[in-house]
Amino acid sequence: MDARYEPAKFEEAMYQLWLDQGVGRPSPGGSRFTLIMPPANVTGNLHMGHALTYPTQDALVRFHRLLGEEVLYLPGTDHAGIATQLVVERELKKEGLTRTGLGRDAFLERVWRWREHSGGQILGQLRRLGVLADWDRLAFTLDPGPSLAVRTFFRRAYHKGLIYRGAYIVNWCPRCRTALSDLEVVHREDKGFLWRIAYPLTDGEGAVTVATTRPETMLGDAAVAVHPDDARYQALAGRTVQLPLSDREIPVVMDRAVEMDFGTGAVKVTPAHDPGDFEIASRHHLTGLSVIDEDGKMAAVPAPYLGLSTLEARQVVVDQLRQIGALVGEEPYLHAVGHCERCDTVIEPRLSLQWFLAMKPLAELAIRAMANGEVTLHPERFTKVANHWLESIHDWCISRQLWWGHQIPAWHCPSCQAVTVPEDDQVPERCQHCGGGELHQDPDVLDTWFSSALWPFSTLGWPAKTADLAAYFPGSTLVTGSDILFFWVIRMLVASLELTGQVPFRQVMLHGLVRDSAGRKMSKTLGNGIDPLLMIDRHGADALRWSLLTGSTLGQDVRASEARVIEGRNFANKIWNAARFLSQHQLPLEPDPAPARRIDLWLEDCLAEVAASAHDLMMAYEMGAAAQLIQDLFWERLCDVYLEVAKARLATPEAAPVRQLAGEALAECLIMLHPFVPFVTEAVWQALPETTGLVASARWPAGQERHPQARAEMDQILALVRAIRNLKAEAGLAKSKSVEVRVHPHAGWAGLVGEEAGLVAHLAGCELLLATPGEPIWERALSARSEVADAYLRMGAGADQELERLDRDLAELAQELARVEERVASPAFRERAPETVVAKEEARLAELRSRQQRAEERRQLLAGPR
RNA sequence: GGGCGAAUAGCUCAGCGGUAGAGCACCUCCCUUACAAGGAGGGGGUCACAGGUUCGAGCCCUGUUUCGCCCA
Repeated sequence: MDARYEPAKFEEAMYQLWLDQGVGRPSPGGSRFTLIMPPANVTGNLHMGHALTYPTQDALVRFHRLLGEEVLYLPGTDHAGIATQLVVERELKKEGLTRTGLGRDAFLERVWRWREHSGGQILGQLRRLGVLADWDRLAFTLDPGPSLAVRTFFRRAYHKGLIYRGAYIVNWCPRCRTALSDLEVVHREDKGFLWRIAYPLTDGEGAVTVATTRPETMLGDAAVAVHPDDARYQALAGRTVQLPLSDREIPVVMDRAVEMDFGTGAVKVTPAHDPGDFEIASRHHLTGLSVIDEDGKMAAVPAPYLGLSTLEARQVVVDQLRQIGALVGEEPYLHAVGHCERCDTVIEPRLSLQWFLAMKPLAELAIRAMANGEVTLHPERFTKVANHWLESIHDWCISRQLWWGHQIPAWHCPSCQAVTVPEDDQVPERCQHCGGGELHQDPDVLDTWFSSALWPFSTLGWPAKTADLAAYFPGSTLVTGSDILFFWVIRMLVASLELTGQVPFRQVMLHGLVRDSAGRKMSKTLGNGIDPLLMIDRHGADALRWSLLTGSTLGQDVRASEARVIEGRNFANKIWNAARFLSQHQLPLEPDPAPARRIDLWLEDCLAEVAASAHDLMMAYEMGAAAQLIQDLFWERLCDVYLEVAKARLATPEAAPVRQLAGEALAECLIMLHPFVPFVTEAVWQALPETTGLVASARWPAGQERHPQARAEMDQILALVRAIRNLKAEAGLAKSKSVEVRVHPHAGWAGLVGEEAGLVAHLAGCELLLATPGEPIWERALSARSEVADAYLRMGAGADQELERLDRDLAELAQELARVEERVASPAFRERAPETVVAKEEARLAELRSRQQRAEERRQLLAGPR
């Protein structure tokens, strides 16, 4: 083995080894564990978010493989409607072509060709992260199976009345030229103005002043609305106003949706361009004019405004209002403006004909499933977030004015205008309503998330009753970021409950976001992103994985930095070198080597304890805590204690059993670390002579060999070692310099200290002199105490250093004693605290007192009475 | 306007009723035959603030402040 850990030398080979051995495929065994991979966007490129979510899944999956379960980790990609269409349109533009110029079929052919060549490169990048899924089952949202599932869902929901088509206000992105769902709109506070405009009453008696942030839409006004309880406007009931800049006369309506304390308490009502106004207008049977087209330009308006953008029109309208004296106020105003999640264009609420999925009845299914515990979220607090959203849910606009995606399986009849949605998966020949034969399929496609919602079962063959579906559905756990709880998790939940009657998975593990070292969201514009592939090149995939998987607790955001990745690399290097040490001390294996020294039992106990605790933490999705336990076991106890001691023992007749236990302990650590750092653990496993097969297909340690007494005694001995090392450091002696240290065991501990004297001497780097009972202590010496013994180191000159040390010790003791004495003396404490706690405090008090007494005696010996 | 999260060592984060923890950074010492990407030792915290519950409170309750997110 090389002296240095160089991941680039073995990562690819290790991954190939797993593929060759079929580790990623489910191998029939005990219970089943199914995890469906969130489909990766085919246009995507690996970013730190991926580097958190996929390795988190992979670690969980690897852990379950180590438990001997039949694990299915099913990978996939999604077609990412808008994103992919934009990418290909951009390519076409370079060639001077346009989507509409090409026509739908030729365009789609281009997109498929693009996908074959450049799409899905993210899958190769996931492999570099060590993500090991069942690649033979790789699914794509536009594959025949998932596509049939989408059409089936659409048809069933349509015929059940859950899917309907209608003209409603939707979020329209003028740049993407499509409708979006509420979730795809991000609201941001933008600087604007609040304008006050006088609308004169038609009967000539004054005017109503309305407040608005969007004066340009007044060209489409249908009414002015005030709150029915607003004392200021009681006289307006039933009257009409003259719409400025227009010859139209519009009514004043009373509606409870109006906020009395917004602006003047009177608002203009523009039903075609504001969702709230749309509601008001429909309650009062008013129809509005649509004045903004699909490009976000003014349309169906008089000449001065026609064709202007909304912003340009706003300026013109305000200027004209000012000229005619209708503008009575203008003040800066902060208001929430919707932006397209994908391209950041300002969203135009627009009345248009779209398809919707009724969510209320579906939401109830999800609420019930969570209440019943059929599905649980981790951390649990997200249940509240999910419920809150489900309780105030709106219908989902599922149609998109795109070509790339699942075209809606509905056909329009030009003769009777009716819609035909066949019951089966056939292209209808005749209109179901008038029998007309000239049908046109709806040109729109479905929201990409509509197909993602079916992913847990469409990938397994649903609606067909396949063997996979029977075996692997419902899934075990879903792992994803908390940011797509609404987008995806809940939608899968409702779709699954509606279509299969079952939850899609039992548990959901939600992690946070990856942020930069200053806690900011990583973004291209800020330029604060870290390229995960660069981190892998520099420090290895394991280092990156370790830094993200152990960086925080579940559900909290993770701050990423190269420094953290380097910590991971250092850890991987430590693993590498521990293995290198053992590989340099190869010994023939013996049939029954069991070494039985205290330190051997101690190590076995540590291993057993950590195997059990880390297992439980992993099951509770506390990966960071599990990793920390295992790291501490490996580094602090196996490397810094056991292997250090082994260096001496390997030169004795004990060598064989010591070497064997060290090897077993390292192997167990490798297994437990494997989910986090799969590459280095596998490479090391392959390099060690005693391990066979793959660590990826090994079994989690059983953890049954507990030795509580040896464990406790050894921990006491190690405390003594630390005391002596501290003594040497204070005396300014290098760790490597061997000096005489005399140890006086405390009552009852002489046997233990005597037995472990050699070990203490080796670990502490000293020549250990064991004092006999009653033997006087060295006067001119530095002292250190531990539970089992006091240790003394001869001083060159003066007792000052030791006195200083004793005084410091005594001051601390006095403080501590005061606290404990007060507590133990308190009747309330004795009465109310549990007996065990009282006993513990009393024992502590006794110990502190004896320590104090010894220190005082020692002080007097050195300095005479105070 | 509602809701959620965070506030603990210089930094990043654990801990969530019974003696304040880790990693990094810092200081001292050591190139000891696996590892200087290492080893040994050390300093450093009125656990945001104010009340309350409790024998006992980073931990539970109630407010307040600051930051971040979600929904409307």
